[in-house]
Amino acid sequence: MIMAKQTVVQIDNQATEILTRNNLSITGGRKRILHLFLEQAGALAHGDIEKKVGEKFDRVTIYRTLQTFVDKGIIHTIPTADNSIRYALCKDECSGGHHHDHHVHFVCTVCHITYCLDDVVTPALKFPKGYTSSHVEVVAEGVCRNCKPQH
Amino acid sequence: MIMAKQTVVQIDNQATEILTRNNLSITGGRKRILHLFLEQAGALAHGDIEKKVGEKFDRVTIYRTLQTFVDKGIIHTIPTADNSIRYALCKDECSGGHHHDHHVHFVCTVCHITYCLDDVVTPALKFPKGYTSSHVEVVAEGVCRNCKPQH
DNA sequence: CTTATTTTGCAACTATGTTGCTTTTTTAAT
DNA sequence: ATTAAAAAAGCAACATAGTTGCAAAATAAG
Repeated sequence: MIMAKQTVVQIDNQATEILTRNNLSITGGRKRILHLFLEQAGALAHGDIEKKVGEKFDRVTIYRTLQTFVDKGIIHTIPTADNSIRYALCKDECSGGHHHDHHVHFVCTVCHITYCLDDVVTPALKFPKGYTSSHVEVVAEGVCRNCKPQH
Repeated sequence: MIMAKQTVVQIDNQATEILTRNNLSITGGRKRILHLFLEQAGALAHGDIEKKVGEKFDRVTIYRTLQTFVDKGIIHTIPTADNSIRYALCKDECSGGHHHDHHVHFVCTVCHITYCLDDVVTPALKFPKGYTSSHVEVVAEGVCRNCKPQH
């Protein structure tokens, strides 16, 4: 899927639009953090965000902003086995207010970027008698498109 | 699967056997922690273990013991979205030295116990062009057998 | 039983996450 | 545009989680 890189203005408009649509005040911090998610494909951990925004914002503000975004369904969390919650933007289908994110997540072992594979749907599973599942998370580990050895 | 509850002695023998098989010194701490895993079905987070063993062992010892067990393939980690690494015993098939754990994990939203569903195999997935996956983790959320509303 | 090796405990430290309260910014109404 | 009410950000203090180096204790091997 090749698409023209968005201009800063476009990203900014998109950030504002997301905040407006979710009845959130438009603030520098929220726009800054949304920019980070809009500018790149991967998921971000709290620590990544803290590093990227530099000293500009208080740690507490970042925590609260991420929590707000999760509550509003703007971003979703991705389970990891390394004790760092990762967050990724919900795609348009999700952002109505409630989450869907029935897609698979992919962690590249080379570049350590976490991708949302929106086209890979989590498969249906048959559970043992007595277990009722309401939600299934799938995290795949491997080598991503960009880190694939060239031939 | 109904099986007779193991006696304390049996569990203790089993713990010793696991340590011996993995060339680990037999110490009180390691046996104590192995007991916790052998005595019950669910996965344990570091915090759970710290609470259960009481003041008997240093926090650092617990961290190091868990790390040792993971390295030896005695236990494996389970990804979560709530920033707490959970550990579960590897079943016999896994414990040779390298991990398999191709099974699904199940987190009960009522009792918050994490189960290894050893009989539910992680399904094969078709990834987008360029992505090569080496390992897939599946975590299901729902209501477990014990918490299921009775009829 | 003694020695070499491994493990544990301790102390100090870093990182991560939370809460209450004050100040600042944003919004919305004049 | 000004201003009052509401929301967000910053600050400080705290709580929890995880790491590292080193000394003391326990274990394994001879």
